[in-house]
Amino acid sequence: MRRTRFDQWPCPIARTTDLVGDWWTPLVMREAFAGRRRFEDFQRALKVPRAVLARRFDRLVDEGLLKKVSYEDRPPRYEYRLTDKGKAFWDVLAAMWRWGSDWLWGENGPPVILVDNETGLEVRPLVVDENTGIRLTGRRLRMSRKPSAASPS
Amino acid sequence: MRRTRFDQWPCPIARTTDLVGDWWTPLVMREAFAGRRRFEDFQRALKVPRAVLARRFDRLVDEGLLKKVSYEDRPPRYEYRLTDKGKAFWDVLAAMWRWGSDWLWGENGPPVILVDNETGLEVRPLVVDENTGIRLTGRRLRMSRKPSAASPS
DNA sequence: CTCCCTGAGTTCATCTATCGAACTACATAG
DNA sequence: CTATGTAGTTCGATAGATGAACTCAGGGAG
Repeated sequence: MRRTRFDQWPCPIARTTDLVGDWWTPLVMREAFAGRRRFEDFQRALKVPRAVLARRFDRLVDEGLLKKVSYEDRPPRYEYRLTDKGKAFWDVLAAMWRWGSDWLWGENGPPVILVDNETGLEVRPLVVDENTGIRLTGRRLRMSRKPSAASPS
Repeated sequence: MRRTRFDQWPCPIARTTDLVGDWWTPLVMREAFAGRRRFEDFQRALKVPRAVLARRFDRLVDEGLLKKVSYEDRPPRYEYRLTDKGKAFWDVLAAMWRWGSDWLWGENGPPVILVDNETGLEVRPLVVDENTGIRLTGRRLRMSRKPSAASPS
């Protein structure tokens, strides 16, 4: 009676759910973006159970969001760094940030904001359509089978 | 020894994680956007254990993403509809969709695309900064305490 | 009236995942 | 020899997920 896996379902949301549905995983990624690299850094920052953290690292390395990099030979020690795939995952965290900011606080919103290190300005993530630049509206969209380019009529 | 809760942490990502970290929850929301409303519709579409589905509905109603609407008096029956807060959650699913499409398939990408019902065109969700319209880059951003407007110097 | 069906759950036994705390392994510092 | 730092693993207890069966209400067929 294993927890149902979604990682082979034919839907990108389902497969991503399989990852972010692991408790702590988005927070581990958040800390990676905050510049943390070592086991103890993550553990102290989040106070996540060490056994869980070890399992999350294993999976995230396995899935290719993090890579294990040796930083010392004796004793052998490794740190965890974002891969391109991991860096791209920022968009998911940003969308979560925005929705959480907008809907999970009363009154004045959350006590924290996102700031661009270069400009010093606040950043507000927004999800748009790449082609039109227009904000998305969920109920106007539907999931559709991709027109197979491989079948000439 | 309850699973650690994140819903009171002072970070929007943490609070959102507390929701999407419940197994099945993003899929339940996906089905809601696909137009499903009734218990049995969700259950048949996802093959989610009924006990889990009931608990997810309870929580999503509780958190205000869905509302329970009576559609029949005898016997009393209810359906579940998206609230504004629930509709806004689409952005998170869209970001998950995009990342999953880009990174969780080999070769030709997933067998499904997102289509706009009005225009019939494919939609590709993208996360940008609301002010500049520019794509985000995670490691350039940092989380910062909000400058409190309430303390005049 | 009795049997069967639908819809929306609840109950149950089993198994898995997470929890906190303690423990291990390896190396260096004093 | 003991203490400290880093990266884990092990362990017993408990919360959460699973599939199947069961409940409860009303409707329709015979």
